[in-house]
Amino acid sequence: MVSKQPDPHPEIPDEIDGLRMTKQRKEIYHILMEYRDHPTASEVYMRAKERLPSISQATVYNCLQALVQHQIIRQVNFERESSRYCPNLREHVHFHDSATGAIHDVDFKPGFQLNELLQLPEGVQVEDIEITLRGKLPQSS
Amino acid sequence: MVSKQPDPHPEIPDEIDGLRMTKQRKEIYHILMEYRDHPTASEVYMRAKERLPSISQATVYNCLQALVQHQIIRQVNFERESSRYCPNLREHVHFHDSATGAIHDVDFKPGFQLNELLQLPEGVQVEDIEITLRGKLPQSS
DNA sequence: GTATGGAATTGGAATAATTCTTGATATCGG
DNA sequence: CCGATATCAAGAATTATTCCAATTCCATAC
Ligand SMILES: [Mn+2]
Ligand SMILES: [Mn+2]
Ligand SMILES: [Zn+2]
Ligand SMILES: [Zn+2]
Repeated sequence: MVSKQPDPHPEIPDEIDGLRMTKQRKEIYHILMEYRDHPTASEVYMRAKERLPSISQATVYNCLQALVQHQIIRQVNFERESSRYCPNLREHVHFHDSATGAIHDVDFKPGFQLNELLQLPEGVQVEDIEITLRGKLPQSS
Repeated sequence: MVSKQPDPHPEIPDEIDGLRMTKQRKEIYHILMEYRDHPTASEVYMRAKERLPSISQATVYNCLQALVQHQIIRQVNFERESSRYCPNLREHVHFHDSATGAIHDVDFKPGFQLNELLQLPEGVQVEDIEITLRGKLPQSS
């Protein structure tokens, strides 16, 4: 007779946007929210194993994909590297610090318009924008 | 006693930016310049085999990489798809037509400034920008 | 023209991220 | 509790790309 363990992440609802938030999905979502450092799937896997030692890589990929498809997190790609995952749902840009490898979120200024920047042909419907920057931060950021 | 074949691509110099332009590199560069449709490595391979039947996939990858490293062409990545290759060296943006899958180059407006658009911290040095759009063109483009 | 050393090419094996398959578990509604 | 359905786990499979070793090419020197 084993009593049910308390939910380790009570702040995460049991369902988001129609997606049942299982123990594994909650843990993975929590991991992304904790540091927001854009980890790869295998970094998520290593962190998840600490609380859920029996979790598998396949489950990490499954969960990340489910969260992405339900627009609870975003998948971020840079060049040909492993995908990274980001829980920031605001429209934003990714800045890769070429010195440290860290990835930082950068917001748009309010009221930005893409056609102020680009010579877009008349009538195009832009459904998605992805902007990535690479560069250096001023020292000791 | 075989007389040397005429160069099929005399418009391409025998050396660009310190890179010796071999038969294979010329052919691949020519393929990219011909339609500028951002082919993948295996699309380039299929086209290259018509003129150079003995070329290998490894050579196509080698040549593309050499051309990219010498900044003669650019490598373009979209999500997790195969890399595509682009001979347009102007600073530009890639628009993916979600109806046809075609990729179009879009130029910046003259005098654009990224910090008019983004809340970048003071003193960052942006070394590289990559912008990808996905959307629909007005019908019959 | 021929020799030679380095660069380039080739074909196949290796790699690595991700996806697929299949069977076991867990959860939900009744 | 029972059956239906969703999820998870483990390992195999896939696919784009890179690596490796052997051959071929080519520019220059003789
Ligand atoms: Mn928590
Ligand atoms: Mn030509
Ligand atoms: Zn982000
Ligand atoms: Zn382009």
